[in-house]
Amino acid sequence: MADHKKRFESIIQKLRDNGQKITPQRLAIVKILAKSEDHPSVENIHARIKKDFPTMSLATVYRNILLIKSIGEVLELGFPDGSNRYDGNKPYPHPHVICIKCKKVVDPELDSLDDLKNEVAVETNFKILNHRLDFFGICSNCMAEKV
Amino acid sequence: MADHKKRFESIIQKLRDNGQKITPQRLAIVKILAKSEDHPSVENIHARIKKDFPTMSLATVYRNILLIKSIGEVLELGFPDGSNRYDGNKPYPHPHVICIKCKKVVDPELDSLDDLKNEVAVETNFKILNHRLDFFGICSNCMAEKV
DNA sequence: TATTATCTGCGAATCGTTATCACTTAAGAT
DNA sequence: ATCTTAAGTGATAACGATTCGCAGATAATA
Repeated sequence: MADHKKRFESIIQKLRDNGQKITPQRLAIVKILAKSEDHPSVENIHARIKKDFPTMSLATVYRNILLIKSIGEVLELGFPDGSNRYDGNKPYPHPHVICIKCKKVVDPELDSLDDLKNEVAVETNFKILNHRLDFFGICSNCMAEKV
Repeated sequence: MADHKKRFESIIQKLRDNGQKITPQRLAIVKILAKSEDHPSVENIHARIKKDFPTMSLATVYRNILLIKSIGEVLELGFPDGSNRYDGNKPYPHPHVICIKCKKVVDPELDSLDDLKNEVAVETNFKILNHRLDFFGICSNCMAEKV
């Protein structure tokens, strides 16, 4: 998809505008964030890069994700068990459906979420700034192969 | 509220039925879980009990919450930054509204969530088992006292 | 090419949580 | 009432994901 290339360049440009240096390590990390649809983990990103960049440090991956998060260009899906995943394509809050067996993460289309948000704001008198909605279940693949 | 007493006795009974011993430490922890409306943290529970039970160990609080979680009588609200909170009154999934300033956690009433769940199940072909919905924002109190 | 602020890699530090282990105790049996 | 013993407790060590600190490297600008 050409969208991924645009996304990649858009993130890099934003980093440049912010006065950050564009290092090979940073390029590699942004490339994976922009191009992957599978919500990779830090470990996963590190492993992928290490194949053709053996000196890549895990700390560098963490540092760069922190940076990219701070400019709002990646969405962190933090789970309490530490299995955090990252979405560099849609860095804004959106619902996720997670398979508890194969850990696949899918983005469903849900229109009615905005209504819900307004409903909550009215009822609680909060100024709602952000949200997080996850559904946990079993995907059709894992359902099929139940032994 | 008398509901809290019922809730307390219901949890204790379930523990008895499961063959667990009813220790003073366990009683104290269940009492707080059943009676508090404010979604306390482990540290908070430990601190409250330590006042009149100075030898209470933090490990005991963790162990008991793990146990009570395993019998489905407390809902864990895990946050990736480690600030986990517990709800012993409504141990089933339900939405939360969290103030990012004072960390208050409120339970809103939302009817339309079930529709959303069905919508997702149809669209993604997942068997949905569980969910988590958090809204983050600023409560009316914190809004008022913005300096 | 020189300068310098930023970045990287490595390993140590951190922090919430869990595991270990010797000692205690709740609860059923005698 | 006392005995027995599996389960529970407290103190502390271990753990694992993430962050920090520092010395050396390197992009970016002049």
